[in-house]
Amino acid sequence: MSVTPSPQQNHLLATLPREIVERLLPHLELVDMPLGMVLYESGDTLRHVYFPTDSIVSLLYVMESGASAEISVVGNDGVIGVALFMGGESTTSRAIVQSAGSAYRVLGKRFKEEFNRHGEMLHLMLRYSQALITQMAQTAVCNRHHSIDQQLCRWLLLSLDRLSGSQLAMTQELIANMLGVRREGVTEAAGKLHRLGVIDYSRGLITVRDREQLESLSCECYAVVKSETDRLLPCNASHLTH
Amino acid sequence: MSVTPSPQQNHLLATLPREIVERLLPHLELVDMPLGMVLYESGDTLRHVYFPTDSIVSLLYVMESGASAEISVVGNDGVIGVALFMGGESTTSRAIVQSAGSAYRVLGKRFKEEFNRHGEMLHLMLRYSQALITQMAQTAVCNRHHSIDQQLCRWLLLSLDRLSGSQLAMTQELIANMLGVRREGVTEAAGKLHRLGVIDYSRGLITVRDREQLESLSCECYAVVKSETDRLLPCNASHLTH
DNA sequence: GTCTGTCTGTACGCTAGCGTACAGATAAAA
DNA sequence: TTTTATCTGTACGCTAGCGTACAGACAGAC
Repeated sequence: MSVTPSPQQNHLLATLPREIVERLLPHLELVDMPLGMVLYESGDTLRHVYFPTDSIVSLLYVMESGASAEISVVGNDGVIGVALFMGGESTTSRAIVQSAGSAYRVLGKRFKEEFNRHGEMLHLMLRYSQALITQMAQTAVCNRHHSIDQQLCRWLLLSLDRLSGSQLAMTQELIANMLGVRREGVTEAAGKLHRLGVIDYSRGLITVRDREQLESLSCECYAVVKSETDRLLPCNASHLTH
Repeated sequence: MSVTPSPQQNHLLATLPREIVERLLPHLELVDMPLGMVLYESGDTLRHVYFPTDSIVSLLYVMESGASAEISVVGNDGVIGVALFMGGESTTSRAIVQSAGSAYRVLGKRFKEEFNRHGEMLHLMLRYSQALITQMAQTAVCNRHHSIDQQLCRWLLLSLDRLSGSQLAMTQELIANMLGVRREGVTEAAGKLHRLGVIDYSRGLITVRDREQLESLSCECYAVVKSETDRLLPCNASHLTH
């Protein structure tokens, strides 16, 4: 619990050439990421780029009505703040901590210097961005065509891949916000998974008992995102699959 | 009809500094883009980057079941093939011509040389990519929360912005494929718009009569994408709004 | 003109998911 | 221990959109 996370726990940082990491290191600031923390709000100018070590962050769009929908998930496989190096400096979505933990952050300005200076840095970040794009695209598809049951499976798997162990500390209410569905819908779907022996849960703690079955119950979307991410960022593959 | 389109009709090409365009020019190849033409299939290694002048291309995900969903739309405001400079070389989606016309294309290899050599090129392409990301994100949101009626409005507006005039040559069947809904659903939604005097249509030709009302009937998604695109690529704004 | 294929309109039962309402269960606070 | 707040379960009517089926309308080919 009190062990200081290493920057290397983040797969992108772990992949960067030693030279770049070493110059970045003194500027990396370890930050605590409590559940619900908002890294940036829609329209905010981004100040930092975040590299989660053991936390998960959701990119969430919040509608005028207050309803929400998750656009994508970022954990130790990626970085929050691509808008900084993409040049937009802000996004239309909110970044909110979905699973507590830690992250390292760097001032955007500092980061962009490295980004512009080093081809390797640039290419790694761009490939990650493409993985992110794939995830967004698949979210759109999934929202259109798949049942809540399937989407829940996909979502659990995506979250699981970004944590160690097989436990998720999440209320059904929170999951519902992410999926953009009713809380009751999640209760029902989770109930089914429970009856099938796939998961256990109690008051905000979900334990995956049968990951294999979870994958088979999920729609193709999870596999698509997973295999494309592995292709684009092979450094992640080994960590994620076990 | 027989007037050769100019590369400058594409807003990205028009925005690039003279120096870069001039070096690119001899490698730009004008290609005809008939309706339904597939620029690349899911998983294909991209060979070219396409700059539409007066055509529209959809990025479409096709599911195992054969059902489909549009991820985003690209017209003279953008470029098809961001995966090339993002480094992935392929995508999980298909690029298909949704409205016939022309485009200029460049060999990916050639394009990447410019991309890597010139900061301005790089930054413009990255900002465009962010605009594309915004569109994808909003597609996900829209798919989750909005009615077919609203989505049709959004879709018509997005297409309209990428063409001159107020006519779209599209069958309801095609639109249904893009939105990922039944053809009958589109018929019904289009019927409502017709009764309201917003559009006319007959056998694959849609004429927008009251764009203002169309905007007011659309969900917020259109406005979000539009304003974010204008912010990221101000060069487009004047052309689109006029 | 006739034929044929494509496009559009309509109808009808079905289901997933919504909105709403409320009740039981569990953990934390008092 | 009791209270309180938070989570989870269940129920019920409602609607949007689906799957399916078929009929009319129009355009181009012959």
